[in-house]
Amino acid sequence: MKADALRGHLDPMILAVVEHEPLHGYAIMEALQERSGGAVDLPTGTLYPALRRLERAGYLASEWSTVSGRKRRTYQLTSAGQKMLADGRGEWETFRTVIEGVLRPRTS
Amino acid sequence: MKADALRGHLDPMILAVVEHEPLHGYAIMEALQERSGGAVDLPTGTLYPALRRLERAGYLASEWSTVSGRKRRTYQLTSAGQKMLADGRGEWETFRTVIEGVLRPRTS
DNA sequence: AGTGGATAGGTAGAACGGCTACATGTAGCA
DNA sequence: TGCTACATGTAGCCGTTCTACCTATCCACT
Repeated sequence: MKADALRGHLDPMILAVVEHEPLHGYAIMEALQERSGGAVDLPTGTLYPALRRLERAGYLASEWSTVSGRKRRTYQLTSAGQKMLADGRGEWETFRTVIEGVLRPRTS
Repeated sequence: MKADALRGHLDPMILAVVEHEPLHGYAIMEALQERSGGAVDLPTGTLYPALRRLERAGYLASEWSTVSGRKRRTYQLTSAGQKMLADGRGEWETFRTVIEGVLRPRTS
């Protein structure tokens, strides 16, 4: 599945995977793959800019570390990010209801 | 709700409202509003180009008519459009499952 | 020792599609 | 006469994701 289809929903998805544990970019990519059963396979050119955007917006905070020679930038949810995530979940419910109301086949 | 969030889902929604009866652009706009409980309020600058795009792609066919002095371009679903709509409904189910799998809060 | 794949982070520039803002015109009502 | 609803459309902007590319380390296999 193209992340293009996720447009507007990618942000809360990213926030959701770092909700309980801080993760670095690559791990976020893998977590998304795993949670989606392989359907979400973000190119790095999508994920990394998105993470920076979310950090600039104040929803994520990052920290550099080096693990066995590899640089890692680990992201964690800020309190603003938690709020954003909660909002995102609510908006998803609305969105889903709206789409299904329109898409549902009418026998009449 | 911004149509921006609908990105990638707008096409099947438009096809869905003309599934059983051909409608002209303005009526499609109103039908979307009604079916979505007012949430979907497409600006004309979104709808009309989308209709032309769908026609170019072969999913809709249009016909001019004049009703009480007003020009109307009435769109109806082609057989390719019917298939596209069916596909779109299937993709929506996949999409929904994927998003919810990622967004769902984890207690662990 | 060398190669290739997985891990890890990143950028530049293009494409896409929905956006705002504008343009045009008719019908009906106050 | 002017306002609102009806009706169709275009131009150009903007944000997000895209493809394609770059760097670098670690590990397994040859």
